[in-house]
Amino acid sequence: MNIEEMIKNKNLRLTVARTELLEMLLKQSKPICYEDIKEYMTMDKATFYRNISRFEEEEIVHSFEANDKKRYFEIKIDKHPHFMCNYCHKIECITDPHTPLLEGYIVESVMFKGRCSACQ
Amino acid sequence: MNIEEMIKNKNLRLTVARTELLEMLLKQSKPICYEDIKEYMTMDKATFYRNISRFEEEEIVHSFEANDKKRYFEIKIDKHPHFMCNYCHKIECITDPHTPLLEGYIVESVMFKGRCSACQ
DNA sequence: TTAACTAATGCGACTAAGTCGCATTTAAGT
DNA sequence: ACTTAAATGCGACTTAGTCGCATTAGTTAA
Ligand SMILES: [Mn+2]
Ligand SMILES: [Mn+2]
Ligand SMILES: [Zn+2]
Ligand SMILES: [Zn+2]
Repeated sequence: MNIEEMIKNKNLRLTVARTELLEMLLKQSKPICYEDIKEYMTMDKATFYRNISRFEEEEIVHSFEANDKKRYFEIKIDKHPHFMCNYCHKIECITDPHTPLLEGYIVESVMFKGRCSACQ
Repeated sequence: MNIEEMIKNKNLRLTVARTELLEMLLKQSKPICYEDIKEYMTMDKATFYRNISRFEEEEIVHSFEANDKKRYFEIKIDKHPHFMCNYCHKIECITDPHTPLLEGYIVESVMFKGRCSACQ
């Protein structure tokens, strides 16, 4: 599926800002925050946050708060857990296919925090 | 262990603010944020945050960011995962004894997010 | 094509969680 | 009691994220 389809399938208008934002997100190999990309983006901060929130509502994007109090975003293609190091604050995607389950709940995301292998 | 011991064992000075803060935290059955308790506390906001950070360093307290962008704190007595509902934003402690593991990492906390039983 | 409608954008102002510097107070050792 | 360093209160500050509003641009139908 291309970017135009991703946007139009959700009945959203195809704008320069949305195209640019999805292109950016598709390039990443791990979650990013606004600060990480603001220099490379032409759109305004408010436009970024409005669009990324809209994408989350439409379930194109997933986000979470990190230890640095910033919100990190990534394209929601394959659902997978994340690991955040409490010492170096690195964020990693856990690609192991087994997402832990929890009885009585519908789990949409899992975040592990702790000490990464580099920080042992 | 009483509150005085908890504080003195970490070589911290026993102050009114710290005693009040630990008493408050021990009463809770789930994590709380500053807003939840500010009306019941006499200490200043800065004192609250300085002490709670200090308690975290000393591993008396554990915290995490919730969906509402506030930091939630709880006494770190028994380590257990948490569940946060993406719809009603309720936070629950998972008392099931099995904390999921992750190979190659030292996991210090686990947060599940999703849809709680009340929000089905 | 063009016109009309409405959603999306940029901008500046604003909000609020959390932090910081500093003068004052207080805990703890002697 | 006296001394010293740590803790506190207060006000100012920082900054991620939000909001209102005037302007612009995407979409649809004539
Ligand atoms: Mn990921
Ligand atoms: Mn808990
Ligand atoms: Zn690390
Ligand atoms: Zn719920």
